[in-house]
Amino acid sequence: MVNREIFRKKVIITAGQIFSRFGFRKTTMDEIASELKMGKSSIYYYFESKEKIFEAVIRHEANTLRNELTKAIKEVDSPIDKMKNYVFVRMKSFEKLANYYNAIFDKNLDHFDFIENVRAKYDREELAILRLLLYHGKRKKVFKVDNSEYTALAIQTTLKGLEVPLFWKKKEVNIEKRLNAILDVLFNGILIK
Amino acid sequence: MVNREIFRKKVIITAGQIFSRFGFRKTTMDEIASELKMGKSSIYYYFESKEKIFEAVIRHEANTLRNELTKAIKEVDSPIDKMKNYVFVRMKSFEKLANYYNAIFDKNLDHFDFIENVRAKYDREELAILRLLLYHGKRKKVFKVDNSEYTALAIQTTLKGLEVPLFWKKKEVNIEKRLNAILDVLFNGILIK
DNA sequence: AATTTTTCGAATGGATCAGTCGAATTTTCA
DNA sequence: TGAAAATTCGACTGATCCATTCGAAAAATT
Repeated sequence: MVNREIFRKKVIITAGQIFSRFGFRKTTMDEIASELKMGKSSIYYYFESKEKIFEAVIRHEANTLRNELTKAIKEVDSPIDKMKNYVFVRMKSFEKLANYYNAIFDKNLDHFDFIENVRAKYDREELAILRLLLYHGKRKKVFKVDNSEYTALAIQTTLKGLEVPLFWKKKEVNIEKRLNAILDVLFNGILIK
Repeated sequence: MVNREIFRKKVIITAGQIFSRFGFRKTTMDEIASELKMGKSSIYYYFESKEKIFEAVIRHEANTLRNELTKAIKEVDSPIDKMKNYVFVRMKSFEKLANYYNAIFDKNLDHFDFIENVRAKYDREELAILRLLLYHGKRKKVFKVDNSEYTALAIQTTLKGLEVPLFWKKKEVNIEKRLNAILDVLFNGILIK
């Protein structure tokens, strides 16, 4: 049937949201099922196991990001090139990550801690790139930013949306500075000229 | 001993971070312990139960927010009054929440689903306030915003930092619009004049 | 109405996890 | 110093949770 694929995709999307929020271990089949408004036994009609769902989710995510990458490349022509370029780098960097994943799937699948580490490392890298971008933009008088560290954090959270950067767990977050960074950006913008 | 209180506070802070990320049920004592770099049995020397820790965390959080509220009130005098005023409302609204919590603690403590509902409701309310603020600011030509819905979302995520708004689980997030909202704000600011 | 596809409720067995206990270790202070 | 008090911890347990199975009901297709 053709519906089968549609349903599988629905599961992948839904499960993906929950996995990305709680990780593999903390996500239960019941949660996925109830989000899909069905009994959990039904899911097993489409997927062999929880791990197989996870695998599908990662593959789907990797593909999505690859697509966004190529799309972003084609669009580097607006006056906000600089920022779009960041998106480019972001996606590029994620490609490497996707390869990690594939490598894992080709072997045995019991490395979720490892995956978490890779993701945390990726998040940290991403933040560094953003901060660097802002810092250089500031020196070259393209951007005006007060605190690039916190502005970078603000952008990263917002970009990621639901998916909170993993390594933030370790990071001490100063809400005062965070708020100031947002206010600054909100009311002044950061592009000069 | 005086160290006892210091240690209890350390537990409250650490546990608070994990609880706010994963909720009560999904947080394990082992996680809290390993984050504190100690065996979990040791924690029971300071706290009677997991629920008692949670209770302490909520009380602590409520107090912190109350303090931030009074602090914010005193600071309503900068040219960015409007935004600070939002912070006021935010805190005010959280006070109500804190009362809910207290009410729950005075009765039997097995209502975590209820708590989740209250928090989700609060998050939704908060977003509504923000959106309204932006919308009226736009009409009165105080702000220039393209998409107040998404700008509001952007601000909310960033403000909350680690703590992702609960009801977002239900919300479909369009990364394109989200990105545009940020870029718009970043490069143009939203305050007119 | 027979067959195939899809859903679901109930059951299970293994894993997980809050909390206990007694012993080991460290700290206090005489 | 060394006895008493404070603190940590490893090993255990019983209850709960959770992925997965199975067979039967329900829906869809022929």
